Amino acid sequence: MKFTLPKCETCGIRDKSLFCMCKQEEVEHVSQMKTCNMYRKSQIVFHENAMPIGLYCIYEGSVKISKLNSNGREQIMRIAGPGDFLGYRSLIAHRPYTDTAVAIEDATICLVPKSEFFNVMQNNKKFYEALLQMICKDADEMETKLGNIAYKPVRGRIAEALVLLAGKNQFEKKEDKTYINLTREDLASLVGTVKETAIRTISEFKDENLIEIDKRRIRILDFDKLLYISSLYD
Amino acid sequence: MKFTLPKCETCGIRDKSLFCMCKQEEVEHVSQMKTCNMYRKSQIVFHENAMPIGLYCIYEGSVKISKLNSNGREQIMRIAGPGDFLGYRSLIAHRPYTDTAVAIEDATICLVPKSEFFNVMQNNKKFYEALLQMICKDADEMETKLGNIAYKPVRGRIAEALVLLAGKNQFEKKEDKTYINLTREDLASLVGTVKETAIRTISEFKDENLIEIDKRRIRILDFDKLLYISSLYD
DNA sequence: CGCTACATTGAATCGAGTCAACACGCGTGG
DNA sequence: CCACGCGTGTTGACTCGATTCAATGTAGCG
Repeated sequence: MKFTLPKCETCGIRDKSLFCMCKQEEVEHVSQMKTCNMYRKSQIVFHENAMPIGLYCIYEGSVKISKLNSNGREQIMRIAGPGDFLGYRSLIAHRPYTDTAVAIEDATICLVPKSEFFNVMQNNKKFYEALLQMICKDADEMETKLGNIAYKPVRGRIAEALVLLAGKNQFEKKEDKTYINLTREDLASLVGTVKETAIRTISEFKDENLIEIDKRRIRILDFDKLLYISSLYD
Repeated sequence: MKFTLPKCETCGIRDKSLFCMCKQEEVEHVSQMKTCNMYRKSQIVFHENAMPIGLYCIYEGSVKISKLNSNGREQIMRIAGPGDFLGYRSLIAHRPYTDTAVAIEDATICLVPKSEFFNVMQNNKKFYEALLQMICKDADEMETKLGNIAYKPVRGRIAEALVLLAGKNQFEKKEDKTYINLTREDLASLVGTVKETAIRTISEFKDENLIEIDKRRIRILDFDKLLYISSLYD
């Protein structure tokens, strides 16, 4: 696997990440200290119960963060893309990961050593605050998701997931069109249902011309209508 | 409503709250600045979308934190009791509350002004860190709850809720016995189901001698069995 | 005493999960 | 170049847990 090691200084998605709070010299230092890895599709980035050794920052590709329950069922918490941090909560709390992170597309992910991360955190007040805010936002999002899963029927949850996924632009693009590139199984786990039900709902949406499907990948045609379906149960 | 204004210096549940990280002089200052209010059952402490004006800290009684969706359905996020903080995430993020807090028993709740809270936060590193950890823990708990609601059947979710509620000791005690004092409706909202289903499940548990019921209040008889039922689907 | 809020029970209905069969595309190895 | 297998996607039929609707019971309070 040959590729140019991405440098934080010139990283195009840095201003989308928390490191946009950092001064030039900090960024350079982080860049020196960090390592970088490529992950193939379905390769594990980190595993539930493992101790964090640093902060993962996605450069390219997408990752699913999920929990496995004893019935072998997977609950996907979120899909992370370029610029997103992984596992920072566990890192900050000095605790083992509560989730597993797996690449769902080939991905390039940088790893900032724990000590370097804490350095920045201690020395850069703005960064610290932004981090705090991010965690608050995380928790809020999770709360919303919690309310959804409890009361929205599958149709509404899938509509919402599609809108959110398309909005975040986490997947590779093709001729300027955003395609959602998740297996039906992963989409199902993300909204808390099973593959078959997810497939049926997607077929419905296709029949209603809300989405189109190109080689399994989903593209949204009618954003507003999906948003409406999603909000029916808010 | 006459009562002695509780002082932080002598507050019995302070060491259960985050203020246990504070030095004596800090505590005294907070105590001077704070106000205190009594809330009757079903009275609103703060409302979704309102801007936080300070940090609420429960002295006595219990409070439900919930979201209302447009169908009029309520999703209870958590039940808070003595020593618990309310709405700190919104306060920290300088954003409107995302939930509504309502007293479910008569409650005494102190309010630390925003500026004073931020003072402590800025000046006491330990407090800041503990706060960060608390928010991380919150988010983790929410993640767990998310996984649960998606995959555990109602029976398991109710069993779990009962165990957690009893464990937290948030309700008034009676002859040293912990009774859970929630309406069936609230219990239902807490686990994401409807009143009738919650009632049926509770009846089952009663028939199986796992709990007893005294004037609508629930007391756990067989902790382990409930824990087992809850874990069946983890 | 009667009102109101909360609790309970039964019957009907429906959304979603399960099970099973089959289709499709892709890569590997003969 | 084709055959095979494997992972993924699709569809139908059946089942069941949970919600809904409706009726009735019970406790507490003014």
